[in-house]
Amino acid sequence: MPNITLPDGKKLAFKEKVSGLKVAEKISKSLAKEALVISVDGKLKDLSYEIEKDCEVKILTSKDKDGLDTIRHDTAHILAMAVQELFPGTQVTIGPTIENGFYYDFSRKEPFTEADLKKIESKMSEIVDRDEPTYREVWDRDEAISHFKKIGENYKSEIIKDIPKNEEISIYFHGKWHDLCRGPHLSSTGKIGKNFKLTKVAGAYWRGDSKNEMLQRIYGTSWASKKDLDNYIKRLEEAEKRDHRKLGKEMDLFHFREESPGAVFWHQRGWTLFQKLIDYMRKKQNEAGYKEINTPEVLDRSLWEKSGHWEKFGAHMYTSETPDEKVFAIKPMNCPGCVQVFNQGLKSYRDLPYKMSEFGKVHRYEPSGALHGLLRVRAFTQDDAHIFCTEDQITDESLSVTNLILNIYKDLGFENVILKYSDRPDLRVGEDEVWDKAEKALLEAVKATKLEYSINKGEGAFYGPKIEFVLRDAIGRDWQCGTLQVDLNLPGRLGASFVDKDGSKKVPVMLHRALFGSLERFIGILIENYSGKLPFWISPSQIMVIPVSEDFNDYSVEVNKKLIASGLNSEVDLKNHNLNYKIREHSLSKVPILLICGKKEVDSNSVTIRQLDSTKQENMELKKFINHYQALNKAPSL
RNA sequence: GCCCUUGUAGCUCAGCUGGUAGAGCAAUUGAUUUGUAAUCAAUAGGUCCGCGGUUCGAGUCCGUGCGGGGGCACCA
Repeated sequence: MPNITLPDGKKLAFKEKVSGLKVAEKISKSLAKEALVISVDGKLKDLSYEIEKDCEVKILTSKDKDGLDTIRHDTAHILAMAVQELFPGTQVTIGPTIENGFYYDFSRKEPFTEADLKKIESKMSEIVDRDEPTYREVWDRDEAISHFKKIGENYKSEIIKDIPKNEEISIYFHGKWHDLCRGPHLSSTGKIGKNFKLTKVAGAYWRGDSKNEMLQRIYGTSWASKKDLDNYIKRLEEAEKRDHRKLGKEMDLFHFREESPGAVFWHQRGWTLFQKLIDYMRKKQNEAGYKEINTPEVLDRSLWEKSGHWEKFGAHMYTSETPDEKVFAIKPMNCPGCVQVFNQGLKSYRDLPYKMSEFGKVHRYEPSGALHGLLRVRAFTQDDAHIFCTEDQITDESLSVTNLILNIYKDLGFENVILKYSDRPDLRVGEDEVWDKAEKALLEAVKATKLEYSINKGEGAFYGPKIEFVLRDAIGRDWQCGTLQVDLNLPGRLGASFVDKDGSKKVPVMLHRALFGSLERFIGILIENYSGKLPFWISPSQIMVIPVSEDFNDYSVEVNKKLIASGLNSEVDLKNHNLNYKIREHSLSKVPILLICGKKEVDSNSVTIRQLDSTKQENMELKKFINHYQALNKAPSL
């Protein structure tokens, strides 16, 4: 005689056990129609689940995240069903839901093609039309294993072996087709609707381990309505339009080529952007008390052996043998070089915290499959810094780093930042006592920011805990950029020390920190965030001066000269094209300000301003224009 | 690194079942001198990613290497 409590606190009493669907019907007809699954005391169950005891029940529809997830999970099943109907002999493995969709991993000798996806999609629609009932059975473990083995589903039987002994082995049937699954599922194949689409095929390792065989993964997306599906597809298209590789070409910023995969060939405009970012950060860092240094790119093998990089990261390092048979490595990190600068001369406790910044170019031999435009490269410039301090200074220094980072992100248009804090991993160096202190100090700093943060247990570096800074861009994507790591290891390994108050030598703690991480990567993120339409102050091509006709070339050249002399990035377009043509061309390459110069302007010593994405025309005296835009030619916080 | 896919003019792309390449834009030249998102015409432009093979004949088929793309693994 179950008494059921609904989310609004209302109670329903039933004389005997009752299915989820019946409960929904009792509440309202329309709810029963929309109901997908139910939650019983927080656990998801099928609508057909029989409630026997007192409990809290929530009826879930496609408006609930769990409801939508169930639609996606069902779509994954129907994908598997369709694949097995079309391609007998294909083995199924796992098919979970993911953000915005689902995937299913298959084992089959022949590859799935894009054309196959279309075929599979139609088969899936057919299965939806068949509206086959879904039901659940609980099987005996050993029977289930031998059953799946017998029908050639070896992966499934392996999965069953790994299910904890106290859990039920539930099998879901959609018509005749069945699959091992935890559930829950919708009551029939017709319920999922047809708002799905298969998006791509890809390889994926069995159990995510590169030592295992590779399966074929089919990705798909599935939604509660056609409108939601269309919106999702539109969002994908929007992201594609923002692709920094495409925009980088259109805006003439950089290119890549075969001779050096994963290394950027910066064009004039791209390099201007790069330098502007560095100039800006240099100002901010100097203000914050950093001393900028620079260390060699190529360093003897012995240093990397001492620092531990040779052993731990050797596989990712570029090395080079000189004619006299010495082995050098191109630096994959700046820290050892920086410690050597610290080691010059005696340091006193009075010198601490000692903060050194370096725009260091590092090279890392990344696996070829990892490369991705500016976002993952083999040669990049870190906005790196190392802070040598005492254990007691960790919190204050971390806090000041965090403030600097947030301040800089804000200037560049990223106000939405979350933190990820990672503490000690199993494999680590250093005394637990010191770890206790370092973790506490760092976490204190995290809390002091009052920002949203997550704790990643055991994900810290082997040499110390860390914070990572994740920023959210204009279309809601998260990017991990800055990092702050406490290092309890390297200063000792490389013999760094300072003289303390009592005259004894002590090993300092070192903080590694990067604001953007990699300037290359950050520029990629910046381009995507703004769709290439960068804020005026950071734009590498701020102004294009355009004469209305040849007669006004001289005036336009004069204007351009004055703008450049005022520190603005200006160019003049004297090509033999008409005004419309030039406006189109420079608008497409995202120049923020077009200055039109014709008779009117010459006569009044003025310019007519046309801003990117606006058809408004504003005439302004040249002097006034220069003053106005000179004032805008710096970061908001400067 | 692994799986799939892809590589033709500066760019974007066409080229059916094998018969030594084509468009638009860009470039160059000429005409036009333009007032807010593509003026007109002519010309030039290619080891069809590299290497090997099959074939009378390969951009096209096969093998292999390199690069790009989508994932997986990796990301100190």
